[in-house]
Amino acid sequence: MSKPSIPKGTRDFTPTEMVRRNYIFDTIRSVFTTFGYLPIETPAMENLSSLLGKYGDEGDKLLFRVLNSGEPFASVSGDILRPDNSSAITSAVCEKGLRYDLTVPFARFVVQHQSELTFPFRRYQIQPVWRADRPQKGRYREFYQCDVDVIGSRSLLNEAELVQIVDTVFERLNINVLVKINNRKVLSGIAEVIGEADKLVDITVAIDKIDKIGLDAVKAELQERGVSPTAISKLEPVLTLKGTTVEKLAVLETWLAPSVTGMLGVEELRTLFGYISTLNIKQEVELDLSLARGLSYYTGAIFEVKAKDTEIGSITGGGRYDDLTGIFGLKDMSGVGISFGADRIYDVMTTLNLFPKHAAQATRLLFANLGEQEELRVLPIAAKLRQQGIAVEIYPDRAKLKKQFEYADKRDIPFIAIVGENEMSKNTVMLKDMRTGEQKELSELELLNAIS
RNA sequence: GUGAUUGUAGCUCAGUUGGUUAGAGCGCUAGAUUGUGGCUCUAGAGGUCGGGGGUUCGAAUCCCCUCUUUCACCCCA
Repeated sequence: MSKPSIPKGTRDFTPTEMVRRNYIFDTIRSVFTTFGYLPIETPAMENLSSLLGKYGDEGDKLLFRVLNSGEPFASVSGDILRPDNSSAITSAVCEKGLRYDLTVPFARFVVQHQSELTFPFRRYQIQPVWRADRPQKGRYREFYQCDVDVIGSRSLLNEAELVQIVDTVFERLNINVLVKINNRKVLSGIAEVIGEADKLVDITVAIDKIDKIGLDAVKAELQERGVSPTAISKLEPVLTLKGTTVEKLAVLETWLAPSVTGMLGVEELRTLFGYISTLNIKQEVELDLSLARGLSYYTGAIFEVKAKDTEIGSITGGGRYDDLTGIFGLKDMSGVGISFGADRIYDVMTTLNLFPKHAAQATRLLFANLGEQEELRVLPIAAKLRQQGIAVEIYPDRAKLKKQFEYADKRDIPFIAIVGENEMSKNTVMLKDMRTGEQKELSELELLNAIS
């Protein structure tokens, strides 16, 4: 087929979709603003050296690489150019890549602009990111993230604030969510206590799936990943830990006593949940010890938010990272942040039918076009209405009225105004309400009142 | 990256064991209605059946390759 197309995993957005997407972005942005966060933007492309190694081996594979401009192959020696040598070739001819998330570019930004920034630095950033993943349900190759981060503060008040932001955003969007919280230090502690500290990543990846595949499958996977049977049986009581957050923390406190890191994590969680209890949070918030999250840079609290009334996966996630800027040369800069996945939020709202009905409606009044004289008469009236803040269009062509009415109908424009010979001679406007079909002849002044 | 799956008119889809000119509904255009939409009626336009190659007297239909869609795994928003 020779029809035009767009790359796999990317999408066009129609006006109807954009109005809805903007509704989501505007809601999120306005909440960020009330907490004092300020906007920044970073380029779509980063140097690959800033990106590689930050997201694990899997992440590196998912980076879109940008071919060097000019003569990218000119300086590549012939013996590198073998089919089995693609990684050496790409590193020789690509020095830029598309951003994979907003957190790493933010870390780079903070390091580069440290002298101009006031810490603790609070910023938000709403921009697209790209991942060369195979697209599937709720997964795109180009999608927007809405990030809020504070950097330069270790206070757990920041974590509490993020929970508050999540709560407010989803309350305004009318989505019921479950906010899951865990702590990487607790996970490290668990790995330590069961004697598998070096298997931390394997353990977290496996137990993260417990909701999906069940306890037995997780145990099998742990064994496959080389965790000893005694460690697995030691781990089991933690995986099946039930009760309130306070009860879970109490059990963990004794269980994790041998691990300094683990105890630190428990203490952090206790403080955080203490803050949360004072905040009148409306959404459900729970301590979920199986929550792990793949991104390797998290070191403290981790968050994940799921919509309760549909299965779309995680729609928001984040956590604390103690040393993200370290790789870029700035030590001791702890930060916390979360990222709202606007595209998945859109999908949730679509499946649950949560968008306001007439969000797409914009133009309020259409002036029909009946001819040259009429155009001249209508132009200043339209200008005055626009000055009053009313969205007005003039039909640009002298088409048949039938066609102009059909246009108004399809665009869902509630009023149409007709100025022809009759109206011109009487200095009036014929106004028709497209919903009721009623039609009235009005003066210019009456017109403004009738439609506003 | 692994394993499946989809592709026929603008859209949603029919198309019988390979057999003449590939159909429907909706939408679109024009008219019935030369200053009036939503309803109705009439007429019309629109497809090298995703692309390439092959088998066959003959392919939308069978085979191969490729692209695309959707889904699961991996991973994640």
